[in-house]
Amino acid sequence: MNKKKGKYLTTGKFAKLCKVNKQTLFFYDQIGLLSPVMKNEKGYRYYSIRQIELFFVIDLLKDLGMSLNDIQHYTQNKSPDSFLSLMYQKKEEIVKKRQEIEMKEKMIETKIALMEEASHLDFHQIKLEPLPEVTLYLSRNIENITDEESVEVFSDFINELNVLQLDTGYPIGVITKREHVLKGEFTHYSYLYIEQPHPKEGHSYFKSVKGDFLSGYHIGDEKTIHKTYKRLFSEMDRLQLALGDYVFEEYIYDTVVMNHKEQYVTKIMIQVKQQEN
Amino acid sequence: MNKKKGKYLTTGKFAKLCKVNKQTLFFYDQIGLLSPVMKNEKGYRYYSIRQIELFFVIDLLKDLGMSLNDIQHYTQNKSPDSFLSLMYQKKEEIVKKRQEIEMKEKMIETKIALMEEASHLDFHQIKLEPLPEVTLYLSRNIENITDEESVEVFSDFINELNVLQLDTGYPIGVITKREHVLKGEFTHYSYLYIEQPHPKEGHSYFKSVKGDFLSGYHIGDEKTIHKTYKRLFSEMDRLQLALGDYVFEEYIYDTVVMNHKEQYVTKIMIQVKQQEN
DNA sequence: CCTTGACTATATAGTTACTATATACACTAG
DNA sequence: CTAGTGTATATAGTAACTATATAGTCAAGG
Repeated sequence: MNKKKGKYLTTGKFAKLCKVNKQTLFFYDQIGLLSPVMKNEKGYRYYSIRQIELFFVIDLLKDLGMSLNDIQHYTQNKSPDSFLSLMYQKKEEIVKKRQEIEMKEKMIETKIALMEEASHLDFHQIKLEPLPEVTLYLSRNIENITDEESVEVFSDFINELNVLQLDTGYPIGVITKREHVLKGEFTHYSYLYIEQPHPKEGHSYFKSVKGDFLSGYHIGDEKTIHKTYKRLFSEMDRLQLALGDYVFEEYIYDTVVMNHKEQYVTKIMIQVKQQEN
Repeated sequence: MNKKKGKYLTTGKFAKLCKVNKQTLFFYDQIGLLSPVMKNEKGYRYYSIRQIELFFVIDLLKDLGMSLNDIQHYTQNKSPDSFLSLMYQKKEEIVKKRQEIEMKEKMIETKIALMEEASHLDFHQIKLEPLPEVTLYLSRNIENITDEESVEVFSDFINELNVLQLDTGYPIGVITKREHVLKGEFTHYSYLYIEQPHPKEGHSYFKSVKGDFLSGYHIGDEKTIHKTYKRLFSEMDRLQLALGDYVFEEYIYDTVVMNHKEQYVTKIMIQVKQQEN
């Protein structure tokens, strides 16, 4: 609401009020998006203080990802009704946007938690620990598929996580079944999985795991992972433990934080039970 | 987590997985942001499926407003520690971003509510209504100031709203005191204000208003607002009402939804009391 | 009255992060 | 062996600014 008639701002002052570069206002004038209410004979621009409201709306719309071109379509065709329907549309969009940002916030929190945890680990230590029940979202079975297909499964899995909003920031892990591990086929995986700390209702394919696990860390390329498996197996022997149903593998440090494969760290969790003698 | 050795994706497939244009990956390779793990003798690019994780992080950072250049500084200097501190920094930024988006969501809701309300109004009707207590955030006093200064006050007010996050989407209104109204100086305003539906603690300058108001709508430029005041005054007479302490003016339709001043609509709310006879 | 410094203007070029287009080579399926 | 799809590079175009260069305007002080 303006007081007194004839209170106008120069481009510089209006730019300061809008918190934008003066050039931006020239630009907006040029494209006819937001022109000053008057120009004097010298070409000096004068903005009415009320125009700030329109600028704010333009800025809001821009912020919500609307192109200047589309915004212009509105400003050249203003009306309470079109504004209202625009707001309804943007309301929907901003809700979606908020949800996305909330998801990303949680992802960042998860990554922080995982990295903090990792930084306190001794990767040479092998530990026997009871793991609590966690919910996993599984891919379809990937035993006995070609390389071609496995890429497809991975892609599909990523897409599912995306669509179902299940990407929690946790690493994508792999599950190997007892039978394959026994044969020494440590990389003959059966499923991909991702942990779901807050599982949503209405999804199938979830699998909960609980029990005793012997966990150790493999440093380096996947190709040499059998060595770490060997170390873990001898530790199992020492502790008189037998192999359980599943083995889980997760990346602790991967291409996101390391430059070379030799620096990657994989956590191996072997489900174990007491040896029957 | 990859299964089987040597599972690589062509640029096209990797682009599909990343949900970006193939050209974007060429571009990222060119600037050295994200290069395929190998290139064959024909120049064909092959991405490892694991690289998707790095792409996702890049995409996340980009989404949080980080420039490719800055992201590159990270990717060329990866380490668990630098990733962790990056995530801590981004966590702060995303919280801020979420709060901003929440504020904007509320603003949009308010604008929708205001527009919906306005669309059901009869602008020719004058109504006597008791108004409930509302909290207003006031500007400093603007009686007897020059045009220059008034622009400054308005700017400062806008800035305060911004800094204190008090821009609720409600219109900025003006308050006129009884004494000036009595003298016929309808545009001799005393304060700017904005309604605060959810007042925050710890701010001074708030003023609550409650009482009976005679409200009507002025259609057109501010210059002719005295005509509407006349109409309102004669209605006051008819109803045997006397002028109270304050008059409030708010824009219902302004430059945001209308193209011409003649179409603007201003709501005038005159505080009234029973005439003493 | 004149100069200085801060403002205004236009015009043009540069920036970022793509995106599209043109041209040529490679690979695969019938 | 050819058609169709894929890959590559190079170049130009795009959106929304942003910076730079040049020139005119204006108000305040000596």
